[in-house]
Amino acid sequence: MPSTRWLTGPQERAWRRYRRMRTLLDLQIARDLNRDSGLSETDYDVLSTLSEQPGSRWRARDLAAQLLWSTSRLAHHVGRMEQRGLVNREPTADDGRGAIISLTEQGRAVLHQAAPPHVASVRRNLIDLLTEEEVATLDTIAEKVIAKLAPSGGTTPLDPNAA
Amino acid sequence: MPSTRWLTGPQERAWRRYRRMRTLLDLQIARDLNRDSGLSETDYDVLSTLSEQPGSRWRARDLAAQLLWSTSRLAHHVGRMEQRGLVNREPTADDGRGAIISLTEQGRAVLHQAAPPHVASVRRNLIDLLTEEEVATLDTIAEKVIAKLAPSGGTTPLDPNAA
DNA sequence: AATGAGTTACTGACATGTCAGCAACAGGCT
DNA sequence: AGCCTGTTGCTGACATGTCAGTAACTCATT
Repeated sequence: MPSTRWLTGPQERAWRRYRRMRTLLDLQIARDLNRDSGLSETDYDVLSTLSEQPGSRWRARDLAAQLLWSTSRLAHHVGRMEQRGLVNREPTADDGRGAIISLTEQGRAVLHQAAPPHVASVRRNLIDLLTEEEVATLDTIAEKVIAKLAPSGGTTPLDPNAA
Repeated sequence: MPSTRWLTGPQERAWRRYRRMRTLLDLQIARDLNRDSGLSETDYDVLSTLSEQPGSRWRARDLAAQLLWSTSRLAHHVGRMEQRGLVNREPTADDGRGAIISLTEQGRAVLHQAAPPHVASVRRNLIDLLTEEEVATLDTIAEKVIAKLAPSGGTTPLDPNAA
């Protein structure tokens, strides 16, 4: 066993700062979103992902995969959002196991009302603080990490029940 | 009301990738840590923060502030860690309200055993994927965001019960 | 058609976070 | 001493995530 390669000073500083940024940024954006629209970040993710598909209709399985959620998490969360009238659930026509999640009219309206202040919050708390180069580097960094970790890369099942 | 300044293509891509990186990176590092040491990231944060203070003794209030946690969250989590024998709780001598959190021998041992594989995981999943410049830019980005959002900056109480 | 392995979604039990409320205390003031 | 305001930490109720288990279904093969 080789001796541990500890982080160098700059590496340790970057790692700590990254973690602190994550905590503060998530919190602030979630608070802004909730204050402006009464939505959680997860609610917003569901609504905006749904709206990106023609007809705003997704097979539950695909929606879970897109969100990097387990199907269990999706079932719980969609159940709550259905109670609030934001989304709709119905069985699939062709596959008896399936479920189709779709936006309700109200869900669409809430999303349209939520988007502008949410984008403003993302700008205010992150994007507009950075130079163009910094945004590009952030993208590069994230791309590298995702390339290593993305489920398409193989051995990282997000769903405990998945094959 | 001015029309919404939507994100540009590169900005939107960076924001989405950042969010996906966050999800995947957190998950992977948390899984590695749990597999290697039976700790959660929050457990590790508590233990490592405690160990950074001479005597590994912290006033609860200060520990919560350092971790950016509410005092309520700290009370719950420390209660659980106390049950597991990782930390110790005792009243303060001078201030009858206070509580002192300290590392137990076992807590110190668990931390020392957990640190090397955790650092390796951080390297494997983030640091070693990046160039030196990218690490430096990540640090700069995080620094800017923190400067804007840090509680020291004023109006962001993390504890709902704080003044 | 019948079997059996894999897929899909839901559910219940549990872990962990949030907030509101509370009890005990500190410290300045009268 | 007595009072008042603010601080500190704990608790209970609740929201949201995890995992294991299950029911219903699909599809290839027999």
